[in-house]
Amino acid sequence: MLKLTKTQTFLTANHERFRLLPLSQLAAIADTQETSLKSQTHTQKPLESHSSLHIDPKYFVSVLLNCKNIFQIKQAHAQIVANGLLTNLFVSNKLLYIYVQHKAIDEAYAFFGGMREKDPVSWSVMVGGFAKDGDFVNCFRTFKELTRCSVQPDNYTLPFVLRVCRDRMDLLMGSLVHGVVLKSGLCWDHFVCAALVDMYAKCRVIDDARKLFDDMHKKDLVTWTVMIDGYAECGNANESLVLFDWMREEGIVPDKITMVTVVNACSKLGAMHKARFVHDYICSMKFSLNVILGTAMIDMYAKCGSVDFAREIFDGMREKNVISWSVMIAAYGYHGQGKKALDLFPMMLNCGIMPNRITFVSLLYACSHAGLVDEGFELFNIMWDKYGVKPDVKHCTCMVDLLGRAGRLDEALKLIENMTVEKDEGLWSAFLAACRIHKHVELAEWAAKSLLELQPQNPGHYVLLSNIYANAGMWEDMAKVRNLMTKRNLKKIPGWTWIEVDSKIHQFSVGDKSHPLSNEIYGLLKSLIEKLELAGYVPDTNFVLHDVDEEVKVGMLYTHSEKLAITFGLIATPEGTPIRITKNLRVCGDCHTFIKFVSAITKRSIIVRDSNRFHHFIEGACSCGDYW
DNA sequence: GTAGGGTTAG
Repeated sequence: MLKLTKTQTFLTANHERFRLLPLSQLAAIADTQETSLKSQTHTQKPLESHSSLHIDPKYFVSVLLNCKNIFQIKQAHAQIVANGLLTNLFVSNKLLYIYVQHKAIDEAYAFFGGMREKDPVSWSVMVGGFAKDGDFVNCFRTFKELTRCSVQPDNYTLPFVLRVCRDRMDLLMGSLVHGVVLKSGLCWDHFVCAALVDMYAKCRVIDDARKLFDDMHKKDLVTWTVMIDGYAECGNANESLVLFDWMREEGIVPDKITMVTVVNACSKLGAMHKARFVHDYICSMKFSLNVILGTAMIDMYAKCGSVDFAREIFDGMREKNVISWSVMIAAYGYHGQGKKALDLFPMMLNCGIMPNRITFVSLLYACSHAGLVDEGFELFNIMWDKYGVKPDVKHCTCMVDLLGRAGRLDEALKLIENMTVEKDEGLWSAFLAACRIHKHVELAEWAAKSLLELQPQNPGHYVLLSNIYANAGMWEDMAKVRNLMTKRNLKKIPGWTWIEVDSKIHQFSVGDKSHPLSNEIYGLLKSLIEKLELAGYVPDTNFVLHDVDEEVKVGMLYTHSEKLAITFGLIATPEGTPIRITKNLRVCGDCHTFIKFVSAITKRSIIVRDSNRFHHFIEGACSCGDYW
């Protein structure tokens, strides 16, 4: 609270001494347009005398709204005190809000603490201030204090608190706040409801989010948007697009933000027809491409398999920032076009854009997938000295991957041993994958041990280690790993593959017979495999990890989801067009070999996307190399 | 005094 002293200075709540400026000067600083009130200050006696002159509170509010920095806010604050307007809740709430808007949270909190009277607005401005500042501790504390003071949380306060729960993925706290929402009777408020849906969706409790969403009588655009985004985040991008269609059928017109989430869903799905449709829709709605929507679209086309379309969008963007450049670099990277990724780097610097840590991850990743060892090393060596980006565990992972793929396991090992940053599961996985490629069982065991310590519940790690033992013919060790998995009640994550034909997504899992064309698919697959075997394809049963007989195993191997999807692609898509499939997990070695043979025999080019990397198969060769 | 959006790493 400000206090007037004899020397006409003010002691602020933060114990700073602040000299009072004449009100006329304050008006000039704040550049207020409220001239009627400004003229009042000129015509009347100077206000420095702090007479009991009546000033309209609206005048101070307009001054506050025009403040451009903390200095001006404090001047206005001092004048408010001097003119005895602190008791006016409208004025003091506005002052609090202006402090928060200028991110002066400490000043805001100090002022808030001194407020003699607080109404729900004061509380929500403060709670919102902490929420926007990312200060969850004070946000929750203030919220608790509010409930203790018997103040009813309102439709402003609750979304702020829910936002913090969402950002922290704090489902427990989110559920507690949901309880408060139910008590408050605000569960049908748009803002509260959208925040609840968003919180549950981002906490990955998508069914609860959907239930709330379905129960809403009238859903506004924001609620549709958070639900669409929620599905994409939870790995069900198909449902995002279903919702988008439904939303438009309901007559809701999307805006740019909604389109960003829809574009994002297309990226996750890797569905080119959908991508084209969404792009056409964006054009038809005459949405100009801002940097966020443009960047999302680069990513969408790249992840739908067309790095060239991505580049077209990129080239057409008027404004590009470091994210746009990084996305384009990453796109070339996972399409195996390392040189093009590297070419973008000097262009980016020429445009005055400074690279960040993700730019370097993308560059190093591009190097490792194109075998550009020297170029990768050079970037890794200069990133800190020249660009001030300190190599972290992700950059080291790229380097381990780069060296590992190139067969330089000893150097990768040295890098791991000399690392000062904490090692994570990604790093060990990269090293383990390299050990598998180069059949180094001993080092693989060492990496796997660290990996299993870090993530004992991830079945993927057990599968990888088991495959390494299998490849080395170490059946007893393989059995041990499999037993360990059983003991720990871990099951292999189900793999599924999807293919888009005529704007429809067809999804397959191993041995899947649910597709209407199942008979045709299995018939063609059988004859295809016979042909492939004549051409030299030998199924590798090491890639099936099931406790079943060898014969059954071969059967399962023949019906891998990738094989079913590709066979369906051969039936359902015209000759001469590429077959694009997407898999949720990595394509296993056996399928990789299978696809090579299919592309050789059928002369169809096949583009496979798995975990965001692309394998382009043309006439029996894979552009991303034979190992992955 | 309120809500929703873009990148990377096996």
